[in-house]
Amino acid sequence: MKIDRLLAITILLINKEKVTAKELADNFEVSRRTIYRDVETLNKAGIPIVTTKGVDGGISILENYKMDKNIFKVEELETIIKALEGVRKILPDSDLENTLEKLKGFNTDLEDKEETFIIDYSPWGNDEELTEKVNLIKKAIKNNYLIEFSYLSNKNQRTSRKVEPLTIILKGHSWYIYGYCRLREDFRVFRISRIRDLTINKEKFIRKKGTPQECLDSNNITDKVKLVLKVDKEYIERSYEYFPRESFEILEGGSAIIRTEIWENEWLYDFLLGLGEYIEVIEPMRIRDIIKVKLEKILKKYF
DNA sequence: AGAGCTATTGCAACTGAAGC
DNA sequence: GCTTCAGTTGCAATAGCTCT
Repeated sequence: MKIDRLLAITILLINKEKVTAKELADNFEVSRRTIYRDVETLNKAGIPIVTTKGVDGGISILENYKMDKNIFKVEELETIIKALEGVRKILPDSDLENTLEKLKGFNTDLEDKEETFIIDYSPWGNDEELTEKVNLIKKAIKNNYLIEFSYLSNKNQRTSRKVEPLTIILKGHSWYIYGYCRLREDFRVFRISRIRDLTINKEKFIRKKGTPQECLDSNNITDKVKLVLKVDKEYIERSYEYFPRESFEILEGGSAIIRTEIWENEWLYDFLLGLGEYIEVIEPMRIRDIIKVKLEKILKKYF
C-alpha cells in the first residue's frame, strides 16, 4: 500500500509541476499527515522533493532531477500502460489491474485520445489453455509450490519434469517459465506452449537464487552462424520484417542477397522452412543441406 | 491471546509567504 | 500588522499484521 503510493506520488510529481498536500491526500484517500510522512520517506530515499509554503505553495520535485533521470514522462507512462494492458490479456491479475487503474489515473491525456499504438502480447485468437497454464504457474510461484509437467524438448523428446518455478518470462513472441529443474539439477527455461499435463504439487520449496537472463542467453546454444540468403524480388518487402535493411544487397535482376548473423538451432531451420519458396539458403552449405533433408522428408509425406 | 511493530489518522500549535 | 493559505512537527489513539 505504502510502496504503491510512494511510487504513484513520484510519478505524479514528475508529470506535474506542483501539487498540494491536500490534493495528494484526496487523490490517495489518506490524510495530509500521511502525505507529509511519505514526502519525508521519499526525501530520505534520495528523491529531491521540495515544498513551498504559503499561498500558491505546494509539493514539487526538483526540475534537474526530472531532466537527469528522465523517467516516467507522460509518453513513457503511456508506453508502460500499453505494455501492462498487453500483459493483462494473457495474465489477468487483480494487483496488475489496480496498478493499471492508478497509472491511468495520472495519465489523463490518455483518456479522450484515439489509440496511437497498441501492444498486445496475447496470441492470435483466444488461447485459453495458455492463460490457464500461466495462471497455474503464477499461483505456484506465489506459494513456492513445486510444479510437475511433461515437456517436449527442441529435439522432440518428451520428459517428465519436477520444477521449482521462479519467474514467468515473455521473450520474443513466446512465454517461458524459469525455474530449478530437479531432473537436470540445474536452472532451466521452459517454453510454456511445450508444457503438457501441468499440475501443482503442494510440496513447498525454498527459492534458490538463479539468473534468468543467463539461462535465456545460454538457451541459444552453439555460436552465431553467418547466413547468406537469396530472396526473390516479390518477397523483399516482406523480408524487411525479419532482417535489418542494411543486411540487404539488391542485385541487378531485382532479387536480393541478405547477409546476417543468427543463432543456429532448430528454431532457425524451422524459421527458414517457414519462409517458403521465396528464400534460398546460399551459405553455409551445412544449413543448406539440413534444409534439403527436411524438405525431402516433407516431400515424402506428400508424394 | 498478547506483545510489538508499522501505517494511518486527527488534532493542535507552529512557521513562513503573500496579499490587503 | 492582520489575515489567509499551506507546509511542519509532535503526540496520542487506532487498526492491522506478524511473531511468540
